[in-house]
Amino acid sequence: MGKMTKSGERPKQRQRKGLWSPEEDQKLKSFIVSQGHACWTTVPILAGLQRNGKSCRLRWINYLRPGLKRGTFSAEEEDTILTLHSSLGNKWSRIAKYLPGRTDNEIKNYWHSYLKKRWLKSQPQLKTQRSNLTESSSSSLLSCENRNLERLDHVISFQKVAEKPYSSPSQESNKNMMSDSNKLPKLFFSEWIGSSDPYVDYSSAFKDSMHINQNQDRIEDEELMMINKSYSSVLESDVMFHTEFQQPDHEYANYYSSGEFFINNDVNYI
DNA sequence: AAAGGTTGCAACCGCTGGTCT
DNA sequence: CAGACCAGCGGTTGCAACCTT
Repeated sequence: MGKMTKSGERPKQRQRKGLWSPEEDQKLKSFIVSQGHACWTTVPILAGLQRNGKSCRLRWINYLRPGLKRGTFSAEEEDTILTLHSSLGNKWSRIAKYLPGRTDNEIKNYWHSYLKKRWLKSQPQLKTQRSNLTESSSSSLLSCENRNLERLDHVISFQKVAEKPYSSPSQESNKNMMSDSNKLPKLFFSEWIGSSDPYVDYSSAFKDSMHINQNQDRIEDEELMMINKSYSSVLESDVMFHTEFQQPDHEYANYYSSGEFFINNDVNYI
């Protein structure tokens, strides 16, 4: 039989790679809008594209999908990413769930190209490691070192995650958190409010969330607790990047907890 | 003006986990 | 239960645009 490779491509047909042309975009978009995408491997065949299913899926999710925000990240989005990254590490798809209209790829790129540098500046202990690394090198090696720093950065962010009690949190901390609920950002509903799927039916998503499997439920709760914990530390630490976004911490907290955070991320789902 | 370096972003690659047969 | 297939994820690469010397 015409065996497919693991990545779902059919080896016989020569497949295009690289940047997408406007014609390809149009083909893919109109196909998915009219037919949907039950199976990504068949999409390029049925849509008349010489791409593999994976490529089509990525193009749709990261670029063609309706409801996507383009352009620069707001200060609020930046802080959200920083907060979530400190809790979740490089879980870009999870972080993306809390930023409606942004894709995991976009967030990941933004982190690597911009936010990470700001984050590094705010970490004194990292600074010393950075200078130790760079002192002994010529400028031609800087970009190579930056790659190393990226790795160091990843290790540290994963260490941070590992250091957090990811296993079942104590009832004590749970109680404390609940008693202090006025400080909490409204992240608890964001999983379904902020779903990146433009076709998601929120009412049914909410209903589904009631029947969510117990284990998954527990993990989500723990994740949210971690996020909330680290969110509090952001407010306390005062080292985060409020130089451009000069708002007092309590206003900032109100902004998060009022729900405006999500409203302001005006997403136009169809 | 040109060459070399840097940055930002789109896309690819390979791995993992879930589902189906 | 095992293997095949598939979607999704995170890491990495390639390249065009921009910047610096």
